[in-house]
Order: sequence, then structure tokens, then C-alpha cells
Amino acid sequence: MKSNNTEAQYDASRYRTPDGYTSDIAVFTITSEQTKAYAPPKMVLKLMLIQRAEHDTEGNPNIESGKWALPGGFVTPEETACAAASRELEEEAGIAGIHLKQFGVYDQPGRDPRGWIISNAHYAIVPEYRLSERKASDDAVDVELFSVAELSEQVLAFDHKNIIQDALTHITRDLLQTTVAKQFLPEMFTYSELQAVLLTVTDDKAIQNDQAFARKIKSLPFIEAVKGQKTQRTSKLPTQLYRFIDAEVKQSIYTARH
Amino acid sequence: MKSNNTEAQYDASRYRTPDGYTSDIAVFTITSEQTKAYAPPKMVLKLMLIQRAEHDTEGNPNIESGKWALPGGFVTPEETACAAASRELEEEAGIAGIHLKQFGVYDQPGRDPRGWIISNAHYAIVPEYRLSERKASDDAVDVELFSVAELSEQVLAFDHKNIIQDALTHITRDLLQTTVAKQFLPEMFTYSELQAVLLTVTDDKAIQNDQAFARKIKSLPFIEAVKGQKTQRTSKLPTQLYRFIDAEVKQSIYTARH
DNA sequence: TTAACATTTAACACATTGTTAATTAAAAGG
DNA sequence: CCTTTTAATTAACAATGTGTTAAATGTTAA
Repeated sequence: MKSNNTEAQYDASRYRTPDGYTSDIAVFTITSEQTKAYAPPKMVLKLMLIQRAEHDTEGNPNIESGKWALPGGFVTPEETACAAASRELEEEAGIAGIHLKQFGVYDQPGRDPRGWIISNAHYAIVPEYRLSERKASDDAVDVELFSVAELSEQVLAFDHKNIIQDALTHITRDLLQTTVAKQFLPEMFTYSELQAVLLTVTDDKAIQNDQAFARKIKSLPFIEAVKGQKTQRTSKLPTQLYRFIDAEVKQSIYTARH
Repeated sequence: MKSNNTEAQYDASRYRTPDGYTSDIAVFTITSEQTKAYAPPKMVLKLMLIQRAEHDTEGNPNIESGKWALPGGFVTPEETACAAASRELEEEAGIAGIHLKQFGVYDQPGRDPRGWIISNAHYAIVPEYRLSERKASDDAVDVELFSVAELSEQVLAFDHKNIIQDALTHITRDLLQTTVAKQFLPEMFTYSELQAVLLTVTDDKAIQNDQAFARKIKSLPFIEAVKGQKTQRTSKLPTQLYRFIDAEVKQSIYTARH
């Protein structure tokens, strides 16, 4: 391999090069239903998909048309795939300053009938109210939110079913093992709001248990109670608000309880 | 963006395409020194690097020559980057069947002076004895193992310093939060051998504490004591051997102790 | 005035952890 | 043969965290 490597130094052109480099984005949001006043919300994790048009702008039939797909597009040489994802989110949805994370590369030969196209996949977390803004301004594009249950019934374009499966795995892990839940919540939140976010991706008994979770949140090193700040969003009884603080979160399966 | 997307369907060639797609591999091993007989080993995490040749096989001066770099090479359209990594490890080092994991993509404009080259980075875990086999068979290639401390002093090719930093972050996280430590250990191992592996990447007091760790290993759901199997590798007193078993490892920072 | 209800506080039994100390089994040296 | 050495094992205790059940709180709405 060493000789291959050195030969390649000055003439990459003797190798076949990719036909394209795309950035795809799994846009997650959590819809929150307040079943009644003064009660904690019921939350559902949803993924935004776009429906591929029947024809392109020149009137030719479109590949994988009619199927639902992840938003995305080609990356240019002047940007990273992450920057492209950010740009596309802004161009398409007017959403800027969103939490974006790269989670996988899709380069299986034959994954895209158009050629050798490498997809760099990201997930984005968008609070619900940012999406509603968007829908109001641009309802021409076929955009829809799908819950995890609804996703499994859909026919999806290219290998997007795989990509979405991986996105779900990653956001689940990150929600439970990092403080990224912050991105779904307002600056200050109650214990039951955080709990509702976590329960969209886990059925962990220790998180379902209200008393235990309300007691636990007080001792987490990366969350603090905001003194004097209460709300009645989730209960008639004024309820303590919390916020995330910067603190390193280490964790090992060898020291945790099982 | 939607229009860009649909226009691109049938003619990717109107966009500039990448000049190359490479697969780089951070090959980790743990060297184990037995300071004396009947004592637990001292382990050090090391990374294998190759030194870039002064000239290529045609006698032309080589780009980034003399610098240490991650092994890797160009991906072909018939394979995934992960398969390419596997192939390159086998071609270069005769190492097959190794644990490989993709951890990042490097596509910063200008990262490679040869053009728009996207690197897909993986880490590999190779038990020490597999590397010694290799060195004996092919000592012509400039290959060396660097500890984490030694790495920071080295001048590295391209953006490999960044890539290595990320590789270290990922392998540290994976060693503590998944059962990948298995890949560094023999089928059966003592508590102190597992402990030594973990201590190459953490200074967690709970893992440093011998008594506590020896007690804890017995209750981990993904490790079992092998009945009747003992060794004197690490102590005069015949010592219990353990092995990993398949078991799901879930974990949340919201339920763990802090 | 009363019922309803999410939250908060309290209390207890139980499990896990940090810590210290004692015990065990084999090797090595005199 | 006896003694020392050492990693592993076992034991024991206090401190801390968890699961569970129960009661108290503060507000709304009937």
C-alpha cells in the first residue's frame, strides 16, 4: 500500500474520483401537546422529511420522485459538509444557528443510481416553534413531520431508511449521554419537561419515576435550580425551574449502576 | 434549495466534484509491560504512524515528506471507505479481521494541497502481538508506535494532528462507554488486566481503586466470571478469569451517580 | 367550600460505594 | 524449612443513593 500511496501523491487524477459529495440532514423536533392546562406536556420526537417532486424545474421526471427523503444537497469545494448542511437549512427553512452534528457517511457502492455519490449525514435539533415559523412562510414545499412509528411505514428515497435509523440511534444516545436535551428545551425548564424530552427516546424506569426523577435532578452536576424562578406551565403549584450549566459529563459503564 | 436539489438529479457533472476520497486509519494498540513476575501489567495506549517517504516510487520528491502520518489511501468506487481501510490494513500490515470504526470526516477546504480530497477517518484496535508479527515481516517501512505524550511533540502531515485528536476522544469514550475494551484483551482476563486497559484512558478514582473495581466487576451485567478458570499471570495467588458476554449496555447521565 | 392534581417533602428499607483491615495462596530467598 | 513478600480475596462499617409509599402544599375550578 505504501507504493500506491506515494504514487498517488502527485496525480490523483489517475484514479477515478467521486461524482458528487452531498450533505444530508435529519431534522429532529419534539412536538409538545398540552393535554390540559396546568399539566406536564406529552412530547413526541419527530423527523422532518421532504417529498421529492414529480418533475424537476425543467419538467423532466425526477429520480425517486414522490418518495419522502431527507433534505440535503451537494457540497461545494469551498465549504465543509457541515457548513453545507447549515446553509441548506437556512436556504430552505430560514433556520439558522441550530445545533448540528455529523453522525455518519454513506458510501455503499450503488446507493445512488446517479453515480458514485458520497453522503455525509448530520442531524439537526430544531425547537418546535422554529418549524412553525417556517411552515407559515413556505407552505409550497411538501414538508411533513413523522413520528418514529410513522417512519417505519414510509417508503423512502435512496438509502435514507438506513440513514434515518442511524440518526435515531445517535440522537437517542446523545440525548441520554450528553446534555444535548438542552437544545429541545427553553432556557429554563421544569423537571417534568426535561423528563418528557427524555421519555421520547427511552423507557428507563428510573426516568419514568416522577418522585425519583424530581429528586435526582437536584443533584445532577450539570443542572442547577434557578433560585426564585418558578412557573405554572406544568402545574397549578408554582414549580421550580432548572437550567443546564457547563460541566464536564464523564461516564463509564464500569462505574455506573446496572 | 429544493430547486438546486431537483436540478442536480440528472446532471451531477455540472457541479465540481471531489478530486479524491481517502480512508485514513488510526491504528491503536496497547503495549503491556510486565514490570516483574506475578504482578499486574502496566499498559500504555499507543498509535501506529508511518513516516512519509522522501521520494515516491518514480524518484520525485514527495509531498509532506519526512512527516509522520496516519496510514491510509484512496477509496475506489467499488468499496466503502471502511472496506478500503480494512483492505489497506491487510495489504500494508497483513492484519485482517480487526475491529474498525468510522469516527469522522475531514473536508475542510485546503486541508490537502493536492486538491479537494475528502478523508474518512477510522480507528482500528490491534492487539499488541499482531503488530509484532507485522514488524518482523516488513521492517523496511518506517513505522513507529507513539504514546499520547509523544504524539503532541510530533510534526504531522496534513491535518492529521486534528484527526488524531478526534481519534483519541472517540476511543476514550468508546472504551469507557462500550465494551470495546474487549478488543485489547485476551478472551479471558483478570480484573487487573481490564483495569489496566481502562486506566490508559482515564484517571477515574473509582477505576483506580483496586478493591472497589475487583468487587464491581462481579456485578457488571456484560461480564461474567468463568467458573474454575484461574491464572497466575498477575499474581502468585491464582486469580479469577472473566470474559465479556453479549448484553445490551444502556446508560444515561440522568440516572448515573456523579 | 371542596375536589382535583402536579409538585414537593418526608420517611424507611435496601443496595451500592469508599475505606480500612484481615486473610489467602503461592513464590522467592535465606 | 521458615519467613517475607505480594496480588487477590473477603469482611465489615459508615456514608450515600434509590425505590417506594405516604403525606403536605398551593393553586385552580366547580
